[in-house]
Amino acid sequence: MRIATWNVNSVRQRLDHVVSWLKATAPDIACLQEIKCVDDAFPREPIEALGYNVVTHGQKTFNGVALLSRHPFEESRPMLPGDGEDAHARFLEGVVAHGSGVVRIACLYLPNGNPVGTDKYTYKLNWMTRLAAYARERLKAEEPLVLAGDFNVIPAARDAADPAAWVNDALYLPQTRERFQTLINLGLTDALRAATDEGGHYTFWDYQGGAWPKNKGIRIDHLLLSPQAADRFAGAGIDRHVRGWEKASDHVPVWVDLDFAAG
DNA sequence: ATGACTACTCCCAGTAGA
Repeated sequence: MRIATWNVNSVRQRLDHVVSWLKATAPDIACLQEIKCVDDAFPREPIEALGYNVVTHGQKTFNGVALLSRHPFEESRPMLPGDGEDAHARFLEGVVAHGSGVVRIACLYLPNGNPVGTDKYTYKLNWMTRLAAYARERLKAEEPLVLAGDFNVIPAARDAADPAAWVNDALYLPQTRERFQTLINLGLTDALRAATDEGGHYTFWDYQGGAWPKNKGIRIDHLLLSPQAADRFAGAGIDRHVRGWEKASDHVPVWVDLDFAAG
């Protein structure tokens, strides 16, 4: 079973790319972020026509997340618990059956947090604390769980082409990385890091300053696996070439393969 | 000389992203 995540930076602007990518890579489950539209405006039909079930949690103009699955959703629920005042559409979880059980997927769009020193950074840190509480609770079920999305976190220096450029940025400050490490310490596995220890694997290249042709990228899109998902790990990768498509998103898809038939 | 950003919105200059 392939599970993928992709910040599409407007699903309506990127629909052709989404359809091409789904046809080419055929993920079983895809998590989309920054759909930038309300639920009624999501282009469901062309995606359903490829055999996907679709659930969305959108909002006007900004944010918005969606889950696509070849298998029906047994359940789905929007909103990260822990703050009734948080109106941003940044979280959507779904449960999907596979051959021998279920897998729970949380599609998330973690706040950027810039500029540092404003309430935006406080919101990011609080959101990460809430995410850890959510994960801690879900891990008690001892089931396959995948937290997938745009975390807006550069986990380590090897995850940036120019780490010095990010030292004062909300994506890389020590407090940000510490909270990401808290998730790992709960027992979650960074799927890309289960595949390779190398640096130079990026998922985002800014539109500005020729970041893509210069390969000045960062790795900020992640899939975190519970132990029961990590036990089924069969590979992970980044669909890097998608960044070179005309009018591309600034992010590219990241995926993990889980073999639920093994063992 | 410089690899000059993109998408959204009460439609267009301001905001957000990272």
